[in-house]
Amino acid sequence: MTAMDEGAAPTLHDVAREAGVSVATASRALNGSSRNVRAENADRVRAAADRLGYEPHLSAQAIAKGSTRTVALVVRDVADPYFSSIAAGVAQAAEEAGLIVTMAVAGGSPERELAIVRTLRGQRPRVIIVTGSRIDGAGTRDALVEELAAYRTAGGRVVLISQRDLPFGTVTIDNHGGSAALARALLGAGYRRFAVLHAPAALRTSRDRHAGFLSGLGGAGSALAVETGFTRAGGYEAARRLLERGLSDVEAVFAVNDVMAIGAMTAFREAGVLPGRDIGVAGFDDIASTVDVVPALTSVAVPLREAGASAMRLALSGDGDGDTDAETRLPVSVVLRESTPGRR
Amino acid sequence: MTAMDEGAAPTLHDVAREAGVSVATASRALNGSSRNVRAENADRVRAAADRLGYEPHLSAQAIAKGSTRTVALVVRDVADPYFSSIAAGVAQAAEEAGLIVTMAVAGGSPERELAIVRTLRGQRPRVIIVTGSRIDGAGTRDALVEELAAYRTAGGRVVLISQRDLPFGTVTIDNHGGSAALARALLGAGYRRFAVLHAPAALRTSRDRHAGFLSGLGGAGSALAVETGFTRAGGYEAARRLLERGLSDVEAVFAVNDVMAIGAMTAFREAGVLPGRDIGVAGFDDIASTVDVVPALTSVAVPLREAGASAMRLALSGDGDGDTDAETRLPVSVVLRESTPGRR
DNA sequence: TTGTAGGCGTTATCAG
DNA sequence: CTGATAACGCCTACAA
Repeated sequence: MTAMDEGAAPTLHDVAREAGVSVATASRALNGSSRNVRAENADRVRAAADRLGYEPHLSAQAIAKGSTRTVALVVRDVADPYFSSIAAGVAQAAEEAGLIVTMAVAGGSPERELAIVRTLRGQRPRVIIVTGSRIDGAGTRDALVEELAAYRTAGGRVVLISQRDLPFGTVTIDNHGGSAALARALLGAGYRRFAVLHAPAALRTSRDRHAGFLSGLGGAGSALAVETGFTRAGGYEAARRLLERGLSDVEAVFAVNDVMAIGAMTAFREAGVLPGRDIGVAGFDDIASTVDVVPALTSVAVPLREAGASAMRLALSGDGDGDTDAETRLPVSVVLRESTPGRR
Repeated sequence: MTAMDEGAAPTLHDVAREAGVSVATASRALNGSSRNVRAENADRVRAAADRLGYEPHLSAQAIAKGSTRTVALVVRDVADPYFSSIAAGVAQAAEEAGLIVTMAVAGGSPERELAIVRTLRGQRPRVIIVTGSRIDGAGTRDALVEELAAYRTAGGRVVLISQRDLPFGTVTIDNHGGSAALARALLGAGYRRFAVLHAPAALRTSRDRHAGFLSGLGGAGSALAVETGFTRAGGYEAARRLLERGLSDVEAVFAVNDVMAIGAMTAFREAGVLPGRDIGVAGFDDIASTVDVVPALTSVAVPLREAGASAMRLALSGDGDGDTDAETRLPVSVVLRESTPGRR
């Protein structure tokens, strides 16, 4: 009758006793630099551990070693393909580095995001990755920076994914440049009069993409701005408003992200306005469904998975003082598809 | 010059010293049953904690209290909308219960899944939720059961999401019934000759859905089986094979999940075979994109988010001995859309 | 109400 | 190579 039957997980003590060695030896045999323990004893210990179904208590290890093997990830919404792709990249890179990822969902509220980062600090993760656009004007910015800075001076690594506006390592997506390139490509395809479906300007990502598009247009085209939510529902709703208003003066719609664009396409279609034929539609992010939607959606490709992996790399590559505010810029590229066949 | 500047996170000792009280008092003021500490001291401590940017070391707490506030989630692929929806549900429910969720990606390999569960045990989470279909014939089944059982006797809670074939609490999806209902609905719409795009039979979910569909058909229809992968790429590829073979004798295609169905639709469309008009297409899961794809995809709705939330509820509702092999059955419902307009 | 001391499961140091 | 033993950061009787 071992300790297991008592309803408690077996500890290193149990294993040591079972193997007839000291805890120290057991510890060394299972985790420590395995070379310094007699082969026979090592086998004994491993066998005992096996028999008991022993798994080292990670929290205990963390506290003894003074460090964890955890990376904390903060996303706005896991169900959104944008974030889940990034999460997949983080998970894979973490796995390769032998790290465990803990995930928290902020749900678009800066306050919750702040609270999350705060409690995350309690985990003493090696790395904290925060993905999702900063929101201007939220009173939480300074508090967030402070929290993250404290974490970093305590030896943690911080990496942000989106745009570079906090003094930490960042994986940036060229929102401005990508949108500008898209605008030029659409001009090249013959479009001149646009509507831009964007989220409130406080959302940096939306603002940058919007601004980039306008700058890409230069003086060569016009752009009607329609503000809405940063989600599929937002895109749908904005398109409906556009329809009510009348589309006579718009040839193409640029939604600042793909899910919005896809929502808009559905709204247009329902109203009998065929995307691609009656109106051009373009998005941003190049999520997987762009090619399964009809017509296939023109977009700006962002290597989302890679963004997650890059963030991990950036975090792990620090030179030790945790003060690397390095930046990894992700390449973006315009992908023209049937949703913007070009005019004439 | 406090300890923070040394590059280490402040500890309760630091806070206590700063506040001029003992660690015990500081502990009580910050975490313990706050009532038994003089208000003035409590304020002092909180102020000190604040000043120092103190966050309790969760690992230390875990080891001292003998339990964590963590729930571990195992998924096959976060980027897959099926899993990310479930993950979103889990995250939300966990958040409401004040729990932290750690996520591991198994990538469809039973070996990796087993390894993950093993190391997850080391975290001593309160709950382990494993989602994703069981794979028959993998030699890992017994080992997985053993691992999970050991975890449970040590006080952990186990919940599976998918089908009930391991002796643990389970949130089940009525794959068989849902597919049968779908088959009947399609028969009702006038379809008789089907092709079923399914994954290898070792994958329980696929097999159940396939079998359910056949049973729903009864003798009233025929079904050509096409085996492929359980992913969008699999659906695409299977559809291409179907096209090469000739579609003259199939009126509708049932893919055992939506991403496969969507891949198939794209393949058909590329070949000039219009889904909905030239061939019916149906899927299973009712992921978000079913309504954004053209034609909208007929599917079997599964409350995915709810599945995640239910799993948390089931885990937390145990009566204490962790031996509740309860089952929560999720309702499924057929949703007919334009991809199966009906014949004639 | 407060402080002292012991313990949680591991690792690391330091003698044997 | 091995075994005591002291940390690690926190909680919690127990005593004051």
